[in-house]
Amino acid sequence: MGAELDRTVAAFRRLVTTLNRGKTHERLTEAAGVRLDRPDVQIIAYLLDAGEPRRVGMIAEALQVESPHVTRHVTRLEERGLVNRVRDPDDGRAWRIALTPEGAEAAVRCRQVTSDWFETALAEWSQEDREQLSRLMERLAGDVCTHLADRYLGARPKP
Amino acid sequence: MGAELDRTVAAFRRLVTTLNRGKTHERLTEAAGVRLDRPDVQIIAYLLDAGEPRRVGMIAEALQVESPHVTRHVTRLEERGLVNRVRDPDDGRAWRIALTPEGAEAAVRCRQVTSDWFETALAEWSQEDREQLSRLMERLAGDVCTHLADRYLGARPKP
DNA sequence: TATTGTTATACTCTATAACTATA
DNA sequence: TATAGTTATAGAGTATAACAATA
Repeated sequence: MGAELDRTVAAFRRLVTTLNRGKTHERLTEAAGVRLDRPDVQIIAYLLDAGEPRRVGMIAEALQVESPHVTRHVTRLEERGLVNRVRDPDDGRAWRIALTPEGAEAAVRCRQVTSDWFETALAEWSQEDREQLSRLMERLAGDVCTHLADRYLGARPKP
Repeated sequence: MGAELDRTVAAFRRLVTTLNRGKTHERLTEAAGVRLDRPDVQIIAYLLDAGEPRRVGMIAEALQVESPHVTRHVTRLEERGLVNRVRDPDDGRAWRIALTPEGAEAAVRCRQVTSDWFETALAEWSQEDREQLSRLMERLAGDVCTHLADRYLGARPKP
């Protein structure tokens, strides 16, 4: 499947390169009318998707970063009134991080901008192609992430 | 096209999150048997794709970073014998950065690892789905990058 | 004077280690 | 003693500004 695979990977790399640059994030936040750095946006977007408060450890795991990183950004987000920390009723060591109404609004606006970018890009596509893309992209994400996880576990088994 | 678009974006984000983490890069370089940081790999991979020496400015533009960033990594890659700097015959201010045989070999090995990851992930896919993915991903990369570029130029026209 | 690239510097993102408090 | 989170620190990644040399 050589050449075809190369083209897939190359196209994917192009997308990632563009979407990951600082300039792109600047434009995202400008369009969304928020002043947040990239980790901030990732955290509130995750909380919005989750639909309910989440613990620091869960956020870190979902974003695949270490917890001190989440702690720092949550602290700032709380100072700015975008999230609340509430003691976890089931475990006194833990906190639940909840979006405030302002935080949810900011998250919605950021997500909307990304959606708009994709929607504009896909505007000329046939309905069938859009459906195929959605199906294949989901399958790809699932399969790639699973295989990477397998190899990781295989290479360094937990004691 | 709401829900379907959301699923596409969410799947894409999942992929990017996983593939962008430091751990993933560690595994890439370990599997490839090289000791290079992420910008190093991006640069030699780009030179391999280009198939011929490229100027610092062109590398920076392609990777969408600023040139001092490229300069620093090229300097290190040259010290380690993976690239050469040769004066541009057409422009005495410029250099052409060329892969050495060792550099090309390292680039090939890195790219192979990524290809293997995708190939493993796609192993169970039908030939038709793989072809569709390749086609749609290329189109998506083209359209998203184009639209982002348009908006950028629209927002800040060159004087 | 404009452009190619470099040097110097600083900021953002993320990880590791050491610590506190609860379980 | 193990776990959830925090504080402190350090390293990777990247940008901006000031500069050199050539066009």
